[in-house]
Amino acid sequence: MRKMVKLPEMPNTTSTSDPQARAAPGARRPQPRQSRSLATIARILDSASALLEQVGFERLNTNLICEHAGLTPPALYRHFANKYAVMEELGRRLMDAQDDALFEFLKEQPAVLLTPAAIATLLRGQHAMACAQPGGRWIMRSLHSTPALVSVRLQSHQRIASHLIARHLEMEPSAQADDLARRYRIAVDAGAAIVELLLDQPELDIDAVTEDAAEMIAGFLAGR
Amino acid sequence: MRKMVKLPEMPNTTSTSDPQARAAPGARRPQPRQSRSLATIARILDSASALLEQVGFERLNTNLICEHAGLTPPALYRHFANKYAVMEELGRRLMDAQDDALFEFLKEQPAVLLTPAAIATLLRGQHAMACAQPGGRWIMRSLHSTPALVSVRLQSHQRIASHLIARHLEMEPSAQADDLARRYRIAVDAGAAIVELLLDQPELDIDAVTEDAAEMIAGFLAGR
DNA sequence: TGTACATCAGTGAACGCGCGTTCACTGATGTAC
DNA sequence: TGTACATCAGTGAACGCGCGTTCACTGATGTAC
Repeated sequence: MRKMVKLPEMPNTTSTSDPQARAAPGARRPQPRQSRSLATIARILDSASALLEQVGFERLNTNLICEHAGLTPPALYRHFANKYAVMEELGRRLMDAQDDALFEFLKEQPAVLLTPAAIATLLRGQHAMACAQPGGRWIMRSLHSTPALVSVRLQSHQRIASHLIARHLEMEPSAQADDLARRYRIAVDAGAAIVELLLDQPELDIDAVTEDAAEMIAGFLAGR
Repeated sequence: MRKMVKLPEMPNTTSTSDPQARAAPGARRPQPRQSRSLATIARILDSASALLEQVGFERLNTNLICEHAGLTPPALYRHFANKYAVMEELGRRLMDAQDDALFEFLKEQPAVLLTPAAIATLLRGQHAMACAQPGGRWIMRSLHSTPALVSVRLQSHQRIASHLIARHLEMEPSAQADDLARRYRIAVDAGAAIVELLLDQPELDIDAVTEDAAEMIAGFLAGR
């Protein structure tokens, strides 16, 4: 459904039958053929991001994005099926960037059990990435409530948890896989909650909170 | 601003100057004077709740709520300033109910340090309440992303944390207040994240997850 | 304890505009020969 | 290496409808005497 098709434009009239499904399928249009497209897509995403920062999620709309990007609406609809697709791409890119940074960091960790200091560094890194992205707070929030984005967030958490489990089992093959799965998933969601807490309450002491939270998670993963 | 005023209807035209503020101020209209009103308000909230369960947040709208409640739109607008006010009331009631249940439970806990079993019971209780409310998952999600509701959620977390801190200081006056504040806040947000995880991923083993998470939180609160 | 009257609660009908989306078209790119 | 032509990318202009919201009104409640 997302593959490159020879059909002229791929009529997405099929989706109108179930309006609930509107946001979900075929987020992106067929592969762009000219390099101009990539610049346009980047401009759309950057504008959406900047506008989220400026006006928040409720007031974001396609016309506003186009105006800010110096484009006309049909240009947006050439690249994105609808406005949810724009948000989805934004959410996916943030999640992917965070995941990649995390995986990169994990490569440098020798021991199977992550130290509190390592986890604190990890949490601070995730927080810094969300802060660096304009409108990051709104993107994170949308990842909780917009149907198309909820699964993006859950997939990211699951991806991280799977990675941690695989890593653990590789280093300690005797471990109980399903206990591990549950515990790492809990750790990941708790960590994500702390990052979001810091985004929502900037008056909190970032270092103190990440260190305490890291202590909580590390202690938990070190086992009973 | 929310108090009972003698002015006939309180024109909310002031809010139109700043459209961002639209959702925030004066969620509820002036106090109802007839008992009929309470029944109507309940019907509106119940309908909204049921519709969230049926069609999700994106497709919820005032006309739909009115239709389901067997009312005409002006009846809704007599009691709620706008559609966000309906969601806000729904969110506030769920948060309040969860908070009250939690406080009630805490009264029965003699020791200053909560046992893992106690925290597990607590988490299961919070989860059960959200499940019992129709559309509870959507309400919880909106509490992350709808501007008017974000503060409702944060206030609830802060309220719980404050309660726990006060309780702790009462039982152990020598404790360091600001460390306590930070640690309880982390515990509350981690706990809430676990409850939301269970709502989002119903295939998870509720008992196992709550027990593990309770172990994590209890261990953390027991200190370094 | 009944009734007149002020006030409150809900109706019928519609408005208007914001916003997602599309149509028919022009201009830009890249590629085959 | 130049040019003709197919295809791709973006424009101008508008549409239409969903949805929040309101106006002028009628019917229901409660209370003062």
